[in-house]
Amino acid sequence: MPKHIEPIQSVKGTRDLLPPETELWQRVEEEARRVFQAYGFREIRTPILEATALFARSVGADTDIVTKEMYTFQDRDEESLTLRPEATASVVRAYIEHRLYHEGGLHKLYYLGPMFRRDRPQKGRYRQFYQMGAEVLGSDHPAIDVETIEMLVLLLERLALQEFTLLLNSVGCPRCRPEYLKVLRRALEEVRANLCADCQRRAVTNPLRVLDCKVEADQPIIERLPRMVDYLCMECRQHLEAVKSGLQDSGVAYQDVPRLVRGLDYYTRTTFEITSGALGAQNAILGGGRYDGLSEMLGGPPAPGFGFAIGEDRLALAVKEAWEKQPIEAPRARRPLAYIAWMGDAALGAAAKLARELRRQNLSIEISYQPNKLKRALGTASKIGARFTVIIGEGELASGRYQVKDMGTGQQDEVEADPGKVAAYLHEKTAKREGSNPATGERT
RNA sequence: GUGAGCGUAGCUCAGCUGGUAGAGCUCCAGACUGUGGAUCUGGAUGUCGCGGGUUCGAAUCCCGUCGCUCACCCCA
Repeated sequence: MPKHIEPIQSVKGTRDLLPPETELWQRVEEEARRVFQAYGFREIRTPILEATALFARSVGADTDIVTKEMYTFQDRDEESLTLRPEATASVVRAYIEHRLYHEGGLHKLYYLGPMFRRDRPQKGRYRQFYQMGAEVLGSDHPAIDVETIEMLVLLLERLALQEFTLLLNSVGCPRCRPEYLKVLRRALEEVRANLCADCQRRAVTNPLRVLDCKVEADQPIIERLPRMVDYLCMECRQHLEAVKSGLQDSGVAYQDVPRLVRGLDYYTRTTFEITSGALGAQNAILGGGRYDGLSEMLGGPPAPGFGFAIGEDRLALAVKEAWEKQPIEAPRARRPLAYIAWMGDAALGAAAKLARELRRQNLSIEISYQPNKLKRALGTASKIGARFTVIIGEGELASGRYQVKDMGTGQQDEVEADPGKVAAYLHEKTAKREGSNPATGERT
């Protein structure tokens, strides 16, 4: 016997998604793709590995993400590479690299995949986490902002998510923001002593963050601080108004949150976030905004953009909770349509053939791998959730008719021992039990 | 990076002030020789996270360490 061998675990902040969970994720992704496509987005796949400089230049050299959260390493040839902490930079990089702007018009791209940030893990936050996001490149029209947000609300509704809130703000542009920051710093100077310890620090390092503070005692002070909206330039103000009235027209409820701040430097004008009550401290399910200068920052032509990223881990968490509270069936483990039970070696050939033919019709079939007793086979069939059990034993081989048992009702019929006939029988029986569940797509 | 809580069977956990490890669920077998989910009966499984210390004796107390979780920070 070998000595005790220490098993290797998944690395901190990463995790395995196992079957019932992966089925939920598939449902979420399918719905997202459907909605994105309905709004004219097409998929882009960019590398997970990028040059480190890409993120330093886009996300911002002294943001938390870049200064302490990136997985960065030297490649063998000394080049510094980074596991992407977000994907907007990559999409814009690809947009520039492939000169997509030459095609003119709008580019609407969506993506989905893992991102990496070396944070301390907690509920809804992982070092490898997943985002589904989309970008609209090539227009600064407020209708883009409206339409994209509207799409997100539709997606959340499709997923039967309840209790989410859209938070909206404008962070201005390079023309008006510096002025506001000056005013904010000045105002903070005066009240700084009364703020919580964290905010006293933020007042210096990152004044916008003070606005986002959640400490109860600070709220009255924060309320009275100058607000970005009051310092927007004419263009930014008009843009914000247009977005708001557009949202109203499309029936999307939002909350003005003058203090909504986002952590990436490239945002301009519209910023938004959707939060869910179901999540704990990390309550932002998705966030995004406009980034009109990003293309230029990355060496491309002027190309205004708008985009968002959904935290898939968090969305899945919220969706799961929401479904538990509603009369919606969570997607079950995929259930086989039929279990084929055979008794006696002579029946194996017929059973294997039946399984093969049914599977060729994309029916989900399980078959026993040893000649069990019937009792045991039925036990297995009900355990794995098979809807039917096909019984093939000596009697069935002799008569040329299989027994097919409906595991729900217990009803049992004889069906001619021909794969086509069995398939037809199964189709007919399942067709009768219609009723499709909108949230799970599963027949009930 | 900081703080707190928690690591006991495959899962959920009990085991109080130290006396040599238990329940429920699951799993397996039988009652019931070709008809499942119920019930009953029986059975299996543990480096008590790891290392050290105190003690006649440690799952229990102390120290260290690793891991997980939640929160801060920040964000999805």
